[in-house]
Order: sequence, then C-alpha cells, then structure tokens
Amino acid sequence: MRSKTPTLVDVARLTNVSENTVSRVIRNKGAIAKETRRRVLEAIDKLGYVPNRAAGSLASSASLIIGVILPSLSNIVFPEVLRGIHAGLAGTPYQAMVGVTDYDPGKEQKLVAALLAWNPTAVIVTGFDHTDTARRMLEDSRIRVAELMDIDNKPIDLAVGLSHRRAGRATAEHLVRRGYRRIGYVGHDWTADCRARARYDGLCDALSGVGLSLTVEKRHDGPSSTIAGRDTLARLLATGIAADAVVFSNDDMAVGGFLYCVGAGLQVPQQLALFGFNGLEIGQALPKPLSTVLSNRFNIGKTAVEALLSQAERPGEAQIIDTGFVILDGATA
Amino acid sequence: MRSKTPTLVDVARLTNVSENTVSRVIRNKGAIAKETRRRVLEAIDKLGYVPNRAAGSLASSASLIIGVILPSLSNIVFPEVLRGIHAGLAGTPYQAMVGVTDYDPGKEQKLVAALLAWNPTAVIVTGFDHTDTARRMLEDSRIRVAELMDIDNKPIDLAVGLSHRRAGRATAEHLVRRGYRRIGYVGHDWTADCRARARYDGLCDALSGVGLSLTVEKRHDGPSSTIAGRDTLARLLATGIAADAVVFSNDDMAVGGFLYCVGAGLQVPQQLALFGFNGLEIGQALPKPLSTVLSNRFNIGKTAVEALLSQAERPGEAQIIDTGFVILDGATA
DNA sequence: CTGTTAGCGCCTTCAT
DNA sequence: ATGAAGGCGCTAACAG
Repeated sequence: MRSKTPTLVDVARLTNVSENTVSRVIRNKGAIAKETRRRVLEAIDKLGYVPNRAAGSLASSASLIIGVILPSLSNIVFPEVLRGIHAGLAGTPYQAMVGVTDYDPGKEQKLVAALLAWNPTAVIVTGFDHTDTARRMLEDSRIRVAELMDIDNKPIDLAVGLSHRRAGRATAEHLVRRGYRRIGYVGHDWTADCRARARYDGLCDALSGVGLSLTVEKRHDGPSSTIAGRDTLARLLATGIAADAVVFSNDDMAVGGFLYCVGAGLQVPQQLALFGFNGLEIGQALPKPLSTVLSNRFNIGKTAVEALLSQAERPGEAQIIDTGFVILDGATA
Repeated sequence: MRSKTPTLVDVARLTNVSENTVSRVIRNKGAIAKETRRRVLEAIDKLGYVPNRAAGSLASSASLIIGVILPSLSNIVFPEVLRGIHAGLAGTPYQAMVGVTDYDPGKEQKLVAALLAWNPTAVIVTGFDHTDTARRMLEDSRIRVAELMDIDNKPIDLAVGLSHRRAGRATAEHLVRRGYRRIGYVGHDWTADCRARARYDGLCDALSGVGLSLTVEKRHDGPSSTIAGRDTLARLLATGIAADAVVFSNDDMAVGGFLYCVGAGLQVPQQLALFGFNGLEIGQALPKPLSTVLSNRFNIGKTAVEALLSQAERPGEAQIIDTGFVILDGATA
C-alpha cells in the first residue's frame, strides 16, 4: 500500500499551523516566527514533502519556468549559450524548458505558444527574427523576454549579445592593419543565420571604407561545418583568383579551411591567412591558433538569465546588454 | 483594457457546449460529433485559446513534460543526445525540461526532485550512477525512466545506449588486427566519466586476451578536450617509451593528439597510429579521417523518447535497447 | 505573526 | 454523444 505523496495539508497538520503558514515558509514570504519556521521545515523534511509545481503555478498564474528557444543544437554555439543559461539558473528554483526551432520561424511561433502555456517567468529566444504573431504573443505576455546573440535591433524587452556588424568591421580592420589587401570570403547559407550576414556586411563595409572590396568569395549552400569549410575553401582556391587572406563565416568553417591547408601543404599564414569567428576551443588547439573573434556565448546566456531574474517587471524602455567581443590575434592572420 | 487570456469556459460559452466537451475535443478523447468538434475548433481558433498547462497538470496529476538530466553541455556528446531527444519530441505536445548536473550526483538528486515536482510523463537521465535517494525517487515515481548512454548495468526501467566495454574490446581487436603491438593510452579524468573507464577496461581486457598490455599511458587530470589531448600526448611521447599506436579516451582527445602530430611533424599513422571514440564530425574532417568508434548519440536520444512515449506504463521487466556502435576505419589507425 | 476564505483552469467520474 | 459536480494542491487577499 503506497501512501500518496504528501501535500501542504499534511505538513500543516503535522505542525499544527495553517496551510498558508507552511506556504509562506516555503516561499520565504512574509514574516514567520523563528520557532514556527523551524517546526515547519522539520515536518517538511520528515515527510519528504516536495511542492507540487503545477498547483503553485495555477494558483499564482506564474511558474518557476524559464522558456528557452534555440534555433539549433548542432552548432556548438547554442549548447554553450544553454550552458550559460543553466549556470545562471543553478541555485535558483527555476527550471529551463527548452525548445529547438531548426531555424524555422513557424516552429518558433509554435514553441512560443507552447511555452507561454506554462506561464513561464521569462522567455529567452534567439535573435530578432520572429513571425509577427510570435512577436505579438511575446509582447502581450507581459513577462520578461530576452533576445540573445545580437544587439543590432530594437528588442522587445531585453537584448543580450554583441554587434555582429561591428565584429565584421573589426575583422576587416585587423586584416588591413596586418597588410592584407586581397581578401576572400568563405561562408555558409545565411538565410537562416542572419548574424553571419551581418558580419559579412560589416566586413564589406569596412573594406570599402578603405577603398577595398572582397577579391573572391564562395558560399556553401547549407549550414556551417568543418567539412563545408574545408570543401568550400577548396572551391574558392580552385577559381585561381589570388587571395592573401580568407575570412570565414565562423570558426567551424575556418578550422575546415585550416585542415584543408594542412592537407594541401599550404603555409598558413605565409601563403594564405585565415580568419574565423567565435573563438571555439578547437580553433585555439590547432598547431597555429586560429585568428578569430571571441564571442563569449556562455556569458551571453548567463548574463541574460541574471538580468531577467534580477527584475521581475519589464523596464520602461527596452534594454540592451553588449557582451562585446575580442579579437584573438592567433597565428593564422 | 486588456481582456484576460481565454479559458476553456470562454470556448465552451462561444460554442454553446459544456467545458467538458471542449476538453474532450482538445485531448481527442471520447467520441465527439463531427459538427461539434468543428465548431469547437473554430471557437478555439477565433479566441486564440491556448490550454493552461499548469491547470491541466494539476487536474490530471500528469504533465506534458519530459524531464531531461544531463551531466554536462560542454562535451559535445550531450548536446547531440539532447538534439535527438528534441527530434523525438518534435510534433508531440511534450516539452523537455532540462537540467545539468556537472557530473555531481548530489546535484542530480536535487534535479530529480525538482523535476518530479512537475509530474513529468517521463524522466531521462544519464548512466546508472545515482545516489540511493535519487534512484529510489525515480523508482517510486512510477513514471517511465530512461537511463542513457550505457547498457552495461541493470536499468530502473529502460536503458538506451551501447556497451562501452565492448567498444573498448572492439578497439583492441581492430588495432591488433592491423598489426599494432605497442599500444599506448591517452585519457582524461574518469572519476566523472565512468563510461571512458569502461572502454579502458574493455581495451585492456581484450589486449590481455591476446597476451598484450598497454605499453604506456597518461591521463589528463580533468575533463576531456582537444587541448588536453594535444598536451597529454606530448607528455606521453616525452616518456620516451615507444608506442606504435595510441588509443584516446575519446575523439576530442584524439583530435588534439592528431594536431600535436601535425605540429611535431610526426607521420600518422606510419610513425604513430591514433584511435578515438565517438565519431565526431571534426575527427572526420581531419586531413586523415580519424579511426574511431561511432557512437550514434543523436539516435540514443531519439530512440529513448520514442520508446518512452510509445508505452505509458513501465514494462514488467526492465528493458534494454542497444543502439550499437560502428568501427570507423579512418586513416589514422 | 497567523488564520480564513476563495478561487486558479482543467480533468475525472458519474449521469443522462 | 454530452453535461454536472467536485476536486487536484496551492496561493492571494483580507482579517485579526
């Protein structure tokens, strides 16, 4: 005969106080006599009482849930953001409810609806690219909303990330300063990844500011990957158009490019300089550490959670937190 | 004046049916007249009604939540498992509630309690290594429980994964078949990662079966990483003890080892053969594809979800699903 | 500092 | 095929 799991009432009875008092102790709300609290906690411990979250959510129309919507888990960047989110959540009673969109705004919209059905305390999404409906649902929800990775647009409530446009500009400036003039570009499909596009734009922008432009470029028609980087660099070099440096849409692609050079016996950076984006560990483990832009993904997730939890209400005006970026000099450009 | 979000009652009133009927339509339960269903769905659409999950969970003492507890998100393997889980969940009304333990059984126990407080439909954990309390909570919960990655122990309910011991044996057999006799080992801290330990045991086991043993070994005192692999191989070679092949605790480590060889001008596999575990993309993108064991992480997650959702009750006897492994011949061993 | 009184929105059970 | 009644476990609002 298994006795059903204990509830507030059981704790209250065992302690000879009202349910409400027990509830207050659990939530650290209102003033409670030291002795009462002690007895309540004792009873909780004795019974192994665990609050029923669904009941709590229903009664308070709010839950200890943080909704998290990520475009992908294949790109290592997002697991790192998620890691930051969990780091920010550790030690709090909040749990992350995670959904993945596969870069599909339609799926994102469904996930927004699905997560809002849980009355989450806050929702974290990626970027600014939502369907109108999704955006309206988020706006109307009145809960806190963080849009991560990018800060080049006006957020619903809070944006945490870096300016990809500026990161692209900084890349150009770095290469020009190093004396590179014939600069090529190897990218991936940016219909989904509009931040890669923003970096590209910043890059071209800054180059044209000093009277330069991309000498040659190739784009892989699909998501970024090491293998795509390797193969796309091969295609770029096969054009025969000389380049002394190649900028990659991100580190995955750039590492693939580096491995291509190793295989082809190309001296990096003497014969060809390489530049990435993200600052992934693997890039720094190469025989020559990759020159790239560090984009603190972990920190973006952690900072976002901390900001969201530190203030329950939306601030009067949308807020932006710039987590910045750092040029990693490396040895490949 | 913002009207509060619509509830079942609103839909019922608009349709002139009882709440109950609306509820049945939503849950596809019981027989409903075609025409009634149509009108209800119309009303739902018109009002933009979204069911309140907390209320549903409270009333049914069950929720459309799948609890997921992972040891880490730093190791790419677990994001891939999570990706599989989300793939299995896509198209269902279930959401994943994710927690991360940092390989700490104490944290795992707290997460188990925290997730069970939501009345999840099932819980997915990693491995068999739980505190007694955590195990008891999971057993007593009566909900479905999957233990992932490993199948070398008796599960609470369902295990999905591969035999790491056998993978280790297969590694030894492969190397011996290829003619390697002086085999070294480069590993990482396995107090946390007991599956790496199981592979190591299988490796040693199979070697001693043919009268061999590890010639030399070095273990990095920390989690696996490319940089750790690179540096630990350097330390192993610095011992001066000759080895013609080195087995790494996983692909991250092995890729680091490969990159060390590139930097040091060591011919792979002529001067030194390398062997990994996991079959990560990066290993296959190397100038010489890494010889390794493919461990289908994605599939483990997806298979687990499908198995859990296909049967609401625990089967009479604990069940094991072997997702197997595949030796990737590669070019490094 | 503590208790009382009403729900929160839905699902289950039993009728019809 | 549909409805009525009751309650899931907790919290909010107000008393005292």
